[in-house]
Amino acid sequence: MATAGDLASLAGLLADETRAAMCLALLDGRAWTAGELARHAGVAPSTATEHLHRLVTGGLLVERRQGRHRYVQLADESAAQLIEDLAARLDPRPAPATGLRAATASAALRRGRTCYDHLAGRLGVAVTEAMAGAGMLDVDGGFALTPYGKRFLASTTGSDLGAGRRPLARGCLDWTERRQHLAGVAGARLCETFLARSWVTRIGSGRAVRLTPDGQVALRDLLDLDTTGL
Amino acid sequence: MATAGDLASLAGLLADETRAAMCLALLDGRAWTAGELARHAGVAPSTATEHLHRLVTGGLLVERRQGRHRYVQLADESAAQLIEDLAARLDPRPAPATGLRAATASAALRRGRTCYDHLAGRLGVAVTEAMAGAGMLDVDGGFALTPYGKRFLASTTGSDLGAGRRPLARGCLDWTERRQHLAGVAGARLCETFLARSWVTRIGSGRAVRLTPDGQVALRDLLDLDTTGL
DNA sequence: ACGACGCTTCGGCATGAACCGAACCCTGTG
DNA sequence: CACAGGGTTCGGTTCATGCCGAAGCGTCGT
Repeated sequence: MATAGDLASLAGLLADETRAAMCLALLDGRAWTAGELARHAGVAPSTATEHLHRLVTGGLLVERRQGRHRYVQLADESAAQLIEDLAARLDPRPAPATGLRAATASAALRRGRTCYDHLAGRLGVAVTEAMAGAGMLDVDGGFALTPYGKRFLASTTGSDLGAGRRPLARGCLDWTERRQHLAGVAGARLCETFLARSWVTRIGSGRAVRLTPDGQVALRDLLDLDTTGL
Repeated sequence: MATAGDLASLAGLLADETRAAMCLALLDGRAWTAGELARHAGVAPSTATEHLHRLVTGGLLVERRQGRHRYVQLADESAAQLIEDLAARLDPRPAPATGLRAATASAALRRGRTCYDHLAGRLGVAVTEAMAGAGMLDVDGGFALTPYGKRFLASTTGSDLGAGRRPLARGCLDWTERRQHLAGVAGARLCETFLARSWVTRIGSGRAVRLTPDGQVALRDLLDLDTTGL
């Protein structure tokens, strides 16, 4: 059967530890070079090339050659969502975190990070719940932006959320908090705005983010959200 | 990294054509015997045993021994959702359907079927869109049941939709229609009710369903939905 | 009690895939 | 113009896994 074969080859893209590690790294939504991914996954550059070739031809990644570098990135949000969905099904393992350096890094990740193109971690969950509490999100009956929520986002991000193929709002279950946070177009725009206004900044080169003092004030003003305990 | 390995082994469960075919067959939400699955996938019984063992220990399937039969079933809704999500990413292939018998079977499947535990196909999409049109579902801002929708479902199914871990309503994109239809607790209860009241009946032993005359009347009364063109 | 049947276990075979090192190509730099 | 450095190609090795058939173990029907 053709369909079963297609499904198998799609799943096969993620069915290797090295490729899985690469995809998890790419979940930060940014472009990595082939060499960075090779070092991250702990394999030789030649091996990384083969894996990236498979992932690109499989449609999960897109590449952009620039000078002598080859940048790869997740192809679209649905690719990111696929990986998130799979990861969400894994055991809620309590973060091994051996050593102080790893422990502080993982604590920063739990506090706040980007998940493809939206906010996740405790920060993402807190923002989502504040929006739900304010009547901007309906999380009881599913996961949808209310009319009030749409107006709020339009005025906060300064742009209208067009109706495209990508869902306006969806819940994304992240694996550290086991709670849903806002994803979809709304989540992406919100994250974009937070970064543009320096309400959050990236920590180093990873996917962890930190809330700035400006951001604390903004969240208090906009959503009546107290972020001191975060 | 441990997490990458876990992700890889989870994906590895579906990264084989035979196991993929089995899982796709199990998407009808019912229990199949090991032999049925072996014949369906075209492999020897001994081979099927190995695959089922992997799928069960991997947590994707649950088994129930009964006499000399071994029944297997998808473990829970999230397992079904995972497979649906993967399948939804595949190319929208225009149904090969060689031969008359296969053609009528696939036409019946497109018309109406169960997708794990809720209604899909044109029937599922039509019901979902009728509910959205009647203000029971918010599909613009995401996918959520409105208060009116909750009342409607409670009175139609005759039972309250308790708040559990499983989402009340979510959109499920099926691969024949490329449109969302109602899944989650609400979708399951609705499908259950439709079957119990004989508004739909299963065709043969597959996952295809047919709308009965009673069902046509009921859908017209409840949702003002005209199903003659289905 | 016997045979039929469904499933499982156990070799054994064959294919595929993951990996590396070495050689090579191309781009940017001193 | 040479050289360094990122990325790719290629050959070769090793290991995993998908498959079957034969034999064995239950359960069910006669």
